[in-house]
Amino acid sequence: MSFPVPGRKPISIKDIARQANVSHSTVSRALRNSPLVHPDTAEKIREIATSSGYRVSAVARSLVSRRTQTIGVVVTTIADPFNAEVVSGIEDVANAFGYSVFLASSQSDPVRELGVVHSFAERRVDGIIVNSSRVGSLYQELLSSLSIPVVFINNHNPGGFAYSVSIDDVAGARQITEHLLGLGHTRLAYIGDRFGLQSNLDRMAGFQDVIERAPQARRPARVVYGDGTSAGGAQAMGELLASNQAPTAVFCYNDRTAQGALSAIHEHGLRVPEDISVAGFDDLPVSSFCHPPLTTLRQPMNGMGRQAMEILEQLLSRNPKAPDMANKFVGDLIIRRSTGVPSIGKQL
Amino acid sequence: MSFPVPGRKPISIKDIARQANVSHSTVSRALRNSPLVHPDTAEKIREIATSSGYRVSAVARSLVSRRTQTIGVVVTTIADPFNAEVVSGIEDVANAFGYSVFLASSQSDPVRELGVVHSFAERRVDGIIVNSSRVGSLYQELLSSLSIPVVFINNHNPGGFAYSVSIDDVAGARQITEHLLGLGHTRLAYIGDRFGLQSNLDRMAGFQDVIERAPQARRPARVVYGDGTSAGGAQAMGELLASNQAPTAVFCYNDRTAQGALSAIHEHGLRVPEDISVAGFDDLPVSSFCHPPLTTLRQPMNGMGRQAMEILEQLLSRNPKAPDMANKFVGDLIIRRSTGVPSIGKQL
DNA sequence: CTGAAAGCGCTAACAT
DNA sequence: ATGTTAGCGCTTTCAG
Repeated sequence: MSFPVPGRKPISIKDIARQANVSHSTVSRALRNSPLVHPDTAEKIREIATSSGYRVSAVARSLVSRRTQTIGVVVTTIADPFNAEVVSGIEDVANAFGYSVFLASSQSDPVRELGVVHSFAERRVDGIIVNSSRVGSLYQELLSSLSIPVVFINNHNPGGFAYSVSIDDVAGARQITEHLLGLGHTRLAYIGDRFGLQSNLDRMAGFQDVIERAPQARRPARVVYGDGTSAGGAQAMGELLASNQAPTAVFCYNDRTAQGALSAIHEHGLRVPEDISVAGFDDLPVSSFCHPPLTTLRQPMNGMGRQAMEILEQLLSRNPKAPDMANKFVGDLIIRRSTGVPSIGKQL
Repeated sequence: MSFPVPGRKPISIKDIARQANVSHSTVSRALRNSPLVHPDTAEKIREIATSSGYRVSAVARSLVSRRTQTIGVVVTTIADPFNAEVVSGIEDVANAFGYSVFLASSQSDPVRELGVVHSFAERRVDGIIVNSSRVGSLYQELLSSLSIPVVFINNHNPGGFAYSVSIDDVAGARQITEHLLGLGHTRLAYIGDRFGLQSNLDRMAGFQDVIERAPQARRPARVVYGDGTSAGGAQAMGELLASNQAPTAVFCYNDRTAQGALSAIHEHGLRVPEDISVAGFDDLPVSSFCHPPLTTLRQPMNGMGRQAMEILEQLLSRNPKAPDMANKFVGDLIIRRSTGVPSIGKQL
């Protein structure tokens, strides 16, 4: 069978040099289009290189240049569509700038997260982007000791060391909550994420803050917790539904949670938004195809990934333009049909 | 500001050797726990290494070992939840085996796909996994010329060169179609993917085949095309709905398409499954939270990713156990509530 | 047990 | 315009 042998030694510039009767440095020059080599020899060399299927060794090159043209991206899990969108944005501009990206999941396990960062350090990545880390501050220290530029996405960094791009969670939650209040709801609830993420804290804070100032709102507003997935959202919604004073409007930590809530409400035989309004956060691609289409706060996920990579690229360029440390996006309120005025019957 | 300087030179075994008053080769040995070094010196060396934050340079090591402990993964886009799940499985076992993964998206652009493969080759990845390529056979040639082991996922390879893991699309489509027929439907339709993927061809073939043998089924069955996304599915479903002889059951190329179809049906004021039954293919995590929960054919996405990486690892090990070339999974029919018996009114 | 020396494939002076 | 030499940080003989 003609399967390629893994260990087969790739051809090197020396091999080409021999064939072309020149020194290996001339080959090196020719292959990088240096003007210092005679057009004819250059052509000859390139020809041999092409026909022999030569490919520079990025590893050898990196050893001398001290640059790998490589970045590391840490996510909790790529199976979360939010992270996937962000990574997609990162990858896009990384590719445009000639960087390759290492992807590693932490599975929200601090040990594993430290592990992948160490592995990135050994691989001498030029930069690191950490997305939605659930790991705390001890880790922050490690990162800053690495002397590798790091950009955080949606991750509060108490240290104030690194660069970050994030969404304004508080403002976003306010917008959603005001929208709900504006519709006439008075019994609101929040379904959070139980892992104590800063983003959850902030969204809840925005929610509570608006509730505090609304005389008509029932206080304290109910708060229950999911785990950021649809299953968690469904289960949390179940708790809300089981109480005798169920809310008429629910704001969910994210769209996945909201989808679970939607599902639980339907299973319970109630309608959205007639019986209960539901709002999410993120605006995942799938959210406009929910039933009913989900009202949510759109985060520019792709754009945030892109910006993070652009910052990194700046940091890595010969003369960095000193990007802003904290880059905060404000999301857009997307009103669809999962939120509506509370029905009279329910309200009384 | 104390931001780490990108260019700062990492410390090397030579630095440690100097501090420990030994040669750099002794340091190299000690750090890899060679028994050839005296416990005391070894301890001393490790101490210095730890306290100084030393990290081996994987690039220098790779240069001599001719192994990068790195694999490259090509996907069309990571924003497709199917790919994300697969990559998640790959990453998981890669991590367990000590490999890092490069992720690159082709955006279904052949030129870009060739580009990322070349970049993988230059980076001297030990192996490559190609997921759901939309690129044809010319590319097949490139890959086999690379002398790097390649494993394909859900990608027919006419050449028969490389290893592959895939789902049995034909059998899966048959199961879905038989389920629909068994419910009593006679007017079925298929919403395909217009990009001519082999998987689309196979699913359609399985569908058609079952229809052919069913005397009660209306023939030919309607076939319209989406693009594999929910938006495409919604649009294609719209076409079906516009005709005066709309089907009572629709089988969709994948779950994303099915979600779009669901949405279009609801927009049209019809109910699922009372008016129209809808079935998908994949069983994405979100599919059980659709309204109604989606009947579909479950692919072990994560498992397929895992298996692909396991095969690669075998191929890369010192004494490969010669894995099977073609590894075909058969999916599970997951019956939820988006399919049901056709209503009498509609049937007449 | 430890050190000296060679070499992995490339780039970058430094000569010529 | 080209060749020679050195060196990137590590592993690996080969001597002691």
